[in-house]
Amino acid sequence: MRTVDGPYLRIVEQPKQRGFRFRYGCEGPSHGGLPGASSEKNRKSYPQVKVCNYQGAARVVVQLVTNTAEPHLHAHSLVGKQCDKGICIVELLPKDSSISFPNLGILHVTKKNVSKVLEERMIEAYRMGYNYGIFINPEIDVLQGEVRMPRELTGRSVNLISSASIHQSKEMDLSVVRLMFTAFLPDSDGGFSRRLEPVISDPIFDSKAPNASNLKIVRMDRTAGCVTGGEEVYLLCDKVQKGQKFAIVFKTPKYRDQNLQKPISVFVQLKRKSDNETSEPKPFTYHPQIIDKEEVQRKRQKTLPNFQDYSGAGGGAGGMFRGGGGGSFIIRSLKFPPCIKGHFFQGYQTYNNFGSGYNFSSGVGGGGTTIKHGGCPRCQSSCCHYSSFDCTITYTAISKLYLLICSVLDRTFRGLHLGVIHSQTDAVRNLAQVISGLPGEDIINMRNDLYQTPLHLAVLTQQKEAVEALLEADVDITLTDRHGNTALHLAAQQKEDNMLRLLLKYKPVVQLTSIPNTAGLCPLHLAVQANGLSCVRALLDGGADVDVQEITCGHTALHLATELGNLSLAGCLLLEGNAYVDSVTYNGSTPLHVAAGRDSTKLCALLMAAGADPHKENFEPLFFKEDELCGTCEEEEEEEDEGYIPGTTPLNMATSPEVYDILNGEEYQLTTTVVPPQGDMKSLSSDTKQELCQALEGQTGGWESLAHALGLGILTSAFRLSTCPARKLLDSYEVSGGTVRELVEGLKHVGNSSAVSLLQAMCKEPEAVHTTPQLTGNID
DNA sequence: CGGGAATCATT
DNA sequence: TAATGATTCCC
Repeated sequence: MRTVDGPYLRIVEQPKQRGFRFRYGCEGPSHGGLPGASSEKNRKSYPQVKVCNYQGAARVVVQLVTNTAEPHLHAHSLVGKQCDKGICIVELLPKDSSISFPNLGILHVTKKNVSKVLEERMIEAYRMGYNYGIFINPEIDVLQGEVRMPRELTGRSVNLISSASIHQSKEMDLSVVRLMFTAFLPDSDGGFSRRLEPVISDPIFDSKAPNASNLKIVRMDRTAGCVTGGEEVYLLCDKVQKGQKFAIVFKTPKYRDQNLQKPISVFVQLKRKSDNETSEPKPFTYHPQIIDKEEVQRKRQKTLPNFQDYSGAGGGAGGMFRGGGGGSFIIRSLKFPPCIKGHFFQGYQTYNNFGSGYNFSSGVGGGGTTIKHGGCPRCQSSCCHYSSFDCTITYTAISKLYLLICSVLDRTFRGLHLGVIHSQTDAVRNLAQVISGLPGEDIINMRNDLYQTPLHLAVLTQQKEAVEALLEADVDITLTDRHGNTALHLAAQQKEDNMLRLLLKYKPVVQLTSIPNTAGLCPLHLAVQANGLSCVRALLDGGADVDVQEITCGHTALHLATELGNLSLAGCLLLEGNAYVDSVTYNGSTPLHVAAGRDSTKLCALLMAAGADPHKENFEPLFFKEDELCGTCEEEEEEEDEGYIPGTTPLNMATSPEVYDILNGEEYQLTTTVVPPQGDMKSLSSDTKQELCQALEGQTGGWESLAHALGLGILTSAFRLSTCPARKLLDSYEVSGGTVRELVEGLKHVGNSSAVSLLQAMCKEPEAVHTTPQLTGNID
């Protein structure tokens, strides 16, 4: 097409396609220029074109054209600095090869003026020779020789153009335009008459147009439900343009197969009736109906013919759902109150807040919600794989076994005595294996009304054998309860790490460590939130990704630990888990931002020691564009470039001088040692300390426990590297201002009686010595 | 800039 | 006519 060596025009930066509002004339000028596609809050950019294979002056004309296969002139106007008569003309300086357009506004023509304005636009384009490449009228279109002087219009041309404008205005979509750039190079006379091939940008959609919004489901309060339907789901929806969010509440429809045996994945998506625009689908899981005890009991009595009822082949109760996501549901929606606009909602609390604070009565919803059946639904013939003879036998067997397992686990969960259970765990193991070998049914994965599987219950009730039995029986470890928790999530929240380690021994479980529950939290996050150091360790040992982000804000475990002010967890994540110290959340914040923000000297020191960057900018602008703040600032046409607005660094966030100093690289140790330690550890002789060390080394796990008891747990890993960890511990404790009295308490706590008596014996003496005050009176 | 009231148009 | 949606204008 284009010769390689000739000059040509190329779009270097496209305009941003969405989020920009076309303005009416009555709204006045100065509403900000059309941004470039890669423009961001802190770093603005604008549409830009480049004249390639050319150096020298040029003139670039920008016009608005329609978003149709054959471009027409658009009736909207380009307005702004170098704009006139609806088009923009700029001169490219010889020193530049590209040119950007920082100040393009799009003026929305009113409906009744469309044809009038369009006609003016066409006439002007024709006069100036700017009608190349756009379709007006065949007879007009052929006349597009290079123009040195404005063309005169014949009466006939005027008529043709007039009728073309009337015709075209009828079809014109006023909610979308494209930019057409045409470059003109100077001819020998210096006139810009050498026209290059025009280029047309991507379409730009008016953000104010009713259907401009991208439909998007930002979050749903639940991602699973029962096949029977009728459960409320709250959707948080985004209208892609900044911040505006809607909540939609709907009830799940019945799944078409009420006899579903295994959970099935479907999709939820928003669908706008007017233009069939749809959002990205979000997964949703339908769980089988939970058959309650009486039901099971009743069915157990029945014989063969009813088995089909149970397994899904027969036309039992429920009746088939029409399928295809039929119904239009009742959609109630509301706009969020302005006070919370622009923020992400964290956790359920907020949901509850607005849920109870506002009533969802306004029937605003212009959209509909569709449940799309995704994936391959299980065929209805799940029981035709084995003969009816087998059915008779297995059915009874299954029922019995299932009841037993359920009752064992269920009763346990309701607080029945563990002793009773333990005697049955072998039975459970056997049963689990037997059952898993049975064809057709999936009983060991069956859920109760909280969507808990036997595995969930076994973990919750901390039954080691039951967990092992279930794992050996190859249960589905991926199944989630109604909060999206797998058994691993539940284990991660426990005080002890034994369930967790048990689960993690099974390789396939490890991949669950990166799965978020419905609150967006992975097991590691849950462990941190539960202040479960041992669980954190277990997860790290088990191969969990230490830097995994939670879904809502992109926090890592280190962010969360910092946010909670939990020094030992943060230390563990850094030292043992080798966590990336400068991981960033969705808004670009590092753990050090968090620590500085909460004014925590210790955490700042820890993070700095781990190499955190105190100058890292997040995406929160450090300041906003100066309004009337500084009268001294001369406003010399700084429209040209909005300038770079920096993000906020941890240093910016420091409020106390201590934190500020630490972030500036001052040794934390220094500041603490400059202040003389309050403690009296110095009063202990080196011999005493030596004996103390021995007493500690003698006790297995002694110094580690003591370290935790003294609040120095965070340093255990560091101590461990030393040849004499106990000694290191005591030194650190002394430096940090520890007292003998608290040391004794700590030793008592860890049950090291020999060390305790050792110290209590020594403590007497120094006190006696100190009772004689020295008077060096030198009073004048 | 973005929210929203007012007004116009359509069903 | 009332209800709903689109357009325009205002702050």
